[in-house]
Amino acid sequence: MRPREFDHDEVLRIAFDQFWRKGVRGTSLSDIARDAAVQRGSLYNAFGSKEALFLQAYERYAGDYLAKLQKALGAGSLRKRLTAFFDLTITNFRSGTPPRGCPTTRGLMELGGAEGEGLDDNARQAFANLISRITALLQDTLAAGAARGEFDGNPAAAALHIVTVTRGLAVLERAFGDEPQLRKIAAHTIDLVLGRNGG
Amino acid sequence: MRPREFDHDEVLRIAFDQFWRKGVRGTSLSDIARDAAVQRGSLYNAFGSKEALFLQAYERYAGDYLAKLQKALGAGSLRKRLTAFFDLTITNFRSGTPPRGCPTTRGLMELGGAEGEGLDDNARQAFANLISRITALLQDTLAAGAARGEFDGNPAAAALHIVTVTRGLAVLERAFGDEPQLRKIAAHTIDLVLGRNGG
DNA sequence: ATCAGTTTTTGACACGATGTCGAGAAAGCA
DNA sequence: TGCTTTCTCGACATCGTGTCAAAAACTGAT
Repeated sequence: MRPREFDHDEVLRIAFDQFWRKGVRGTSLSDIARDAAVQRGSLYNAFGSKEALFLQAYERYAGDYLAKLQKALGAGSLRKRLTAFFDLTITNFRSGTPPRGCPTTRGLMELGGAEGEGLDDNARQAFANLISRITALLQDTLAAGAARGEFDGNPAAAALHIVTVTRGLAVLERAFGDEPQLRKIAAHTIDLVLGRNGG
Repeated sequence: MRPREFDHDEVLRIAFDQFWRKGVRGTSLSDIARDAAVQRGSLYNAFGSKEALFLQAYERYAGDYLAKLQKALGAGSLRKRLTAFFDLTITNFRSGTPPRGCPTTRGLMELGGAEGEGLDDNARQAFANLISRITALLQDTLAAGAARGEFDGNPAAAALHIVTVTRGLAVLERAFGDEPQLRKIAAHTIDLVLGRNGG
């Protein structure tokens, strides 16, 4: 069979960059084809449809992001880990020029709810994953370090609260673009969840 | 001069309903024209463009919503007011069949960030307005009822936190569609901000 | 080396959406 | 009744998605 003339992964990377910067609906396959130096028809042949291309590009991004997340949540005191988590989140939203915001949140609001329920599953999965990781983190802290008083709340409720705040940050980033404000909210959230003296 | 053959306000109402249900990019002017029994060209003549139509329809909605907001924030203990505020917010997200989500958040993520910075100003305005109203509410409570211990935090930071959570709720609503979960997060947020015994 | 089979590439096509334009219709006013 | 203004309506240009068929390029077997 005839071999493909372009790098599958490279195209996903280029496509996701465009989707991230301009949104899914704001990016045409012609844009991607031009940027990737590939014929538009070849994109349909290789990926199926615009939404399918976005989903594959998103999965690629999500894999990369997961590694960073592991690192952020993996070491130090609970407060340090949560701080690193919020820092990773905000830094990700503010990356690029101009800042690109949160691709998961944007994709979810752009695609979900119309007819094509495309990103719903991926976003749901990503959020659920985040929630259970943080729940586990809080549970471990609660079990292992109760004496130290790092955290004494409800792990599941607190984790849900934290993830909700990160989603709110994604929205406020688009509205205000005020990074110091986002970081203040993050710090305040950590204080609320841990208690101002906790950690 | 010849009078217009359709009800300007009625068309805005119909248009916003479609935008809310299907998103801005997911709604065509042909859809609206059909629903409103108006020629597509007349819409362009009367409103200028699709985005301009959306913005005018949004302003109309925002005016309606403001009245409900006043009512929710206007009476009772601080805890009652915040509860009413979250309740209004969530009920609004969950209105319609299927639930339509938050039009401000969705519009912001859909329009803002590409080229047309259309809803940015409106959303920014709406959020900023919300933040200052709640800040004032908390300040008043702090000043008037400090002895009762309803609230003893930083009003601005707490208000920002609360609004951030409502934006996060808008996102989680799209991802999970789990209304009880949203209400739990809201209750938990009030507890965190007021202290579990406050109010 | 040639040839059949398979997959990719490529350009043409159909369709729908946005936005513009001009001609015609209709209301109000002198 | 006739004039003017505004609206309505259909045609058009442009762009985006998605489909299809034919051509091109590689593989492997004869």
